[in-house]
Amino acid sequence: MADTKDRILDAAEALFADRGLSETSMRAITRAAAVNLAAVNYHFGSKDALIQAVFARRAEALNSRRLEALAGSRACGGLDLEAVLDAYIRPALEMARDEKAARYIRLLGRAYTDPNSRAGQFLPRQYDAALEAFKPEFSRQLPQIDKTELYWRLHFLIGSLVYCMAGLDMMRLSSSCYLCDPADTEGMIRRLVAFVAAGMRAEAASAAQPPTQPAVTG
Amino acid sequence: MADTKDRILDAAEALFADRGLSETSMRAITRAAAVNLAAVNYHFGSKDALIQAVFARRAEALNSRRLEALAGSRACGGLDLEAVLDAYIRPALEMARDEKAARYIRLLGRAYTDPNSRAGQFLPRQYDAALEAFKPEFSRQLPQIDKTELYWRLHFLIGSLVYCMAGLDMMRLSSSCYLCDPADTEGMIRRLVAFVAAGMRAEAASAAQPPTQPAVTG
DNA sequence: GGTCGAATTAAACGAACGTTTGAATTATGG
DNA sequence: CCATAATTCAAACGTTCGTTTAATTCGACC
Repeated sequence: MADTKDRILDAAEALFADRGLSETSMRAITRAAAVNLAAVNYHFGSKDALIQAVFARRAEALNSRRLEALAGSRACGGLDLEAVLDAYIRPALEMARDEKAARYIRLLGRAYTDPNSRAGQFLPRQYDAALEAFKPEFSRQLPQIDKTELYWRLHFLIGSLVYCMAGLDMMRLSSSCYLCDPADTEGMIRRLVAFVAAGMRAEAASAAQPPTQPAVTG
Repeated sequence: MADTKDRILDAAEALFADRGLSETSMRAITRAAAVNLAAVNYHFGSKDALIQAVFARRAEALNSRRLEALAGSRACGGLDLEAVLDAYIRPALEMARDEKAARYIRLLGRAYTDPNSRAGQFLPRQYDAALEAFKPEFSRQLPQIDKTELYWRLHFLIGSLVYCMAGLDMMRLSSSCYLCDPADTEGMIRRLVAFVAAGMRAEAASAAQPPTQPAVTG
């Protein structure tokens, strides 16, 4: 059946996001998908190929939505920095509203800092594609920022976004943030956009040493 | 010998950072440390206990430096937002200058988004301790920001910082950021502080929907 | 309705894993 | 110098891993 592949992909996606790639066994996946153990190797070839298939399945969707959002905003009138950021950030965090896609977003967020990623070239490719498409627009919105500075700031943006995608684990574990509701997607998007917009508009800091740097002993 | 434990910790730290926790076997660790396979279980009890020991070894150092830096800046004169951020950010990123400690920083950055962390309570505890210590200072520097908003922004800060700690993997993989030099620690710190400072000072965004939100089809 | 390829199944494969064992070796203290 | 503890060692333990095999069942088409 065709839905065997999908059931495997769904189960794998969920387990990968919950436990990690290496910590999830073929047996756990096939058990969750209610298919035979050999089905993964039959339909995908190997565990690594399955991992790549899990990423490949949704690789296009996210960036397509971003580009559509950017084009849509451009068409609807003046494009400001907040709109560009929203087009980049919103699709990623809104996908997390759908229970299934949420697993993928979490998985993707974690994959960004995974060593020896078994996800294949989908991640770097998607990363490059999205960033390259948005770069000219960011440059246009921030003409006063030089390119090196801008690129650094794009990475800081990605860091914050990826952390939100990964599920804000530490925030959930921490008792210290009872006021924040990680399930409030709209609030998270709005706040992240405002935060990053201000960061990207910042005056470039001078190269001077920070005002105080006490000698650290020990 | 006492240095058997240290050799194991060093080897484990390096391999964990390079390959991941689950992807690193006891045999690989003991081979790299040039000790017997049974040494880990003898000295630490189990692989999980070793993982916790790797984190525990440096758990105190980072936060101590942060608190010293904060106290130092406070003593040296007026404390502004940039100084507080610098006290929080600099110790983490400067540790990466030392080749050995750099491995730990990378490992720590990745552990922040690891599901089912095998690192024990060191991470949440360190996370809480550092944040709780800095929160009052942030509140003082940003009296106009309400607490919910402030806490969210602290998480965005942590997202960016953690991404830098983890080694900016995607940036290295991406061809698109040839202008950024991830080895330029001082530049990274300066830029991150400036970026986050501006983000934290931002006017709180209204709860209104963003200006344009085209219907996404497909 | 019988044929052939696709899909599923139960069972087993060798390899690698974390851990344990008991003997050999090294360090320590009276 | 010897007794005693701490450490190292080679070898093996049982388990789980990803993968493969060969037989069986299913579905489509002439």
